[in-house]
Amino acid sequence: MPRTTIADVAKVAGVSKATVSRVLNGNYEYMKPRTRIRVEEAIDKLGYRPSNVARSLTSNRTSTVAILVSDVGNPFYADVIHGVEDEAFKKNYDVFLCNTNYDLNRGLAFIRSLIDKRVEGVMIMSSRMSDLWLAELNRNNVPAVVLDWEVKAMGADVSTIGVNYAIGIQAAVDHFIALGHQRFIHVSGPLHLQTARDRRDAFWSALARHGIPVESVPVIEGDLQIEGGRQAIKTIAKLSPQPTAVFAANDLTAMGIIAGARAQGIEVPRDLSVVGLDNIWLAEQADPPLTTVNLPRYEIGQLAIQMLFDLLDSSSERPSTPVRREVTTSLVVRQSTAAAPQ
Amino acid sequence: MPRTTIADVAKVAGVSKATVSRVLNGNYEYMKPRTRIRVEEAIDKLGYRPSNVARSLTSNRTSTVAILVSDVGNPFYADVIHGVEDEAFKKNYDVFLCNTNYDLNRGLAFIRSLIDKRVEGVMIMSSRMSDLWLAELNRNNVPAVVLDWEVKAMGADVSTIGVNYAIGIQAAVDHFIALGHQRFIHVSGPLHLQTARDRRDAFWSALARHGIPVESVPVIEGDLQIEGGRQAIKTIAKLSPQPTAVFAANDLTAMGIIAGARAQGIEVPRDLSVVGLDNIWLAEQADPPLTTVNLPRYEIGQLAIQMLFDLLDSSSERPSTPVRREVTTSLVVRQSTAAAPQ
DNA sequence: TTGAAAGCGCTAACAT
DNA sequence: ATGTTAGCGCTTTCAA
Repeated sequence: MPRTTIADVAKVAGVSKATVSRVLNGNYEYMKPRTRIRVEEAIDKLGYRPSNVARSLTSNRTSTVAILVSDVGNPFYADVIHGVEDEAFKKNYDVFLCNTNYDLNRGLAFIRSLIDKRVEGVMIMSSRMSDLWLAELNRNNVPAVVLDWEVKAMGADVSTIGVNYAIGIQAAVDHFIALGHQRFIHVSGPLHLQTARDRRDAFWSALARHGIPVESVPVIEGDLQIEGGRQAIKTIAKLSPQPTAVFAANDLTAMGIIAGARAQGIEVPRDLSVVGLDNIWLAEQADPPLTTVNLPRYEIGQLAIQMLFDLLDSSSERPSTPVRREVTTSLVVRQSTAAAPQ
Repeated sequence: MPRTTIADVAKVAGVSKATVSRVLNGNYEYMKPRTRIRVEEAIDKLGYRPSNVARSLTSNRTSTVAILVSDVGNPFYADVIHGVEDEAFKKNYDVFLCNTNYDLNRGLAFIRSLIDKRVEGVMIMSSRMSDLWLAELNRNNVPAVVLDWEVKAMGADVSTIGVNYAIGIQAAVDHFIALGHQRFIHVSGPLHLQTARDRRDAFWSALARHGIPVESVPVIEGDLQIEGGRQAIKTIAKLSPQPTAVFAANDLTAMGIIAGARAQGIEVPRDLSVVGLDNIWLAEQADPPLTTVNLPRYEIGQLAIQMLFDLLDSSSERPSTPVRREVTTSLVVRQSTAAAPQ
């Protein structure tokens, strides 16, 4: 049998559809209290739930947004999504989750589908993405917020979020220096990734501020996984003179370094200080607990959807106010760093 | 300016809306090729995208489903969601992700919102849930698939997925026995959780099959975290006689046990064999790589949405065919288990 | 204070 | 081979 509609409610309550619609939308200003009550009773009795698809058709609002990520499995995204979700829930929005699986075409297919479903806005956090996506959204007047992407201005409603690695990494280097370290090394991510280069460069700049020549700081390219750290430490162990401080591109790499070091008889932090980046939940549980540069993932999620909502608000009136914002990183000192060995 | 609609396309192509609709839906059977081309050109020219909200209104189909989880951050869900997503994408469905945050009311609010948006079906994987949710869905004829929940039959379109821990855990025990182990211990999850009790009981039963008296097998209650494992091993180390084989309720616990054991001078697997459960991605990278009972998370996701699609198909015709299916666990042997010490 | 009617963008009978 | 028309379930003037 068909769902119960506003007409059914109207009939049961003995009023017109318009009146039911009014109570649905809280426009009781001129309504006789009696009427309102009759309508509400009818609604309860029938267990009526208004159809948002019909509502959307007239109102042009769907209370729906979407987030595109490369891979939900990546813990980075899990926290971001959490932040998005919480904010969305407060505003009664629902969130489509789209996994691009690092596939540009798949992402575009999602974008098209989302446009067809008339989502009000999209957050793009996929590490691989394409300007085509933004062009498509733009053509359809769907605002977007993107993470870490240089947007060629196209008159689009596109706000961006940048991550300031410099601050947290500078703090890490200051911390190293304060502990008396002088010989450094970096285990990076795959250097074809922009973020890997950003992190490395930030490390170099931070060292330069302390007068440490960049040429004296070797970089070993890792894979952002534990295994990469394990491999890296083998190379490090052969270096002479031995570095006493290593900055890893992420926490997993740092954990691999620590595990591998132990296997080589190098003890962290006694013989070697290690700093990671991310502050994943595991960092705290590691042995020793990891000193690391915190990346505020949950906040990125919150910020993203808030910026999206701003775009939605403004796009109805003013031309639009795309914006660029930065989130900042910071150092979390735990026990994988200590005074430099003599 | 307003979006371009089917009427705009019709005007530009010089045909009626019906004709446009036909090409949109691929009903060209009786259509003059010329006409079709004109329409397609008009669509391209205008960059027209049909509104799925309007389509949904007539078709009563939204191509949208939802998944409720307690917490996206939990890696268990990440993989499940991945499985769901991939299948959904194939069928051109979009997926609403809802984080209940272990809050029953929040979950109910989501359910209501989803009903209003006319999602075609819902997957419930929240570890805390309520029959109210199902009742609400049922009243609105929205089919559901739930994980690990005894559904009081209510004539609803509710299929369920169960996890058969027994098989994998039995394999683990068989493996222990084959390696000559005789003294066992279990580090469980919090025993107020059903799954924690299920896993413990499965372990006991498996041992019983080998004639090992359950009374001889102590259980230490952990917290499913690394720290719980670390604590547990301290207790274990004081036991006499020392157990040689420990089954942990999950991989994190197992990793904590291994880390804690090392700190006590107990070496895994030489002195102690350890088996985890979950087969999280970290298990493989652990040191030593962890022998564990695999929980097929991705497959659970795939299965869930497939079962949901089945429900959608059948609910249009036959009364409906709710179903119960089981996924099975299996042992993955790595290097945290070895022959029992003499 | 409430109702009638038109319209949101599309689909599907029914005509032609 | 294509057009006309009547909804789908709701909101929103405009009247009364």
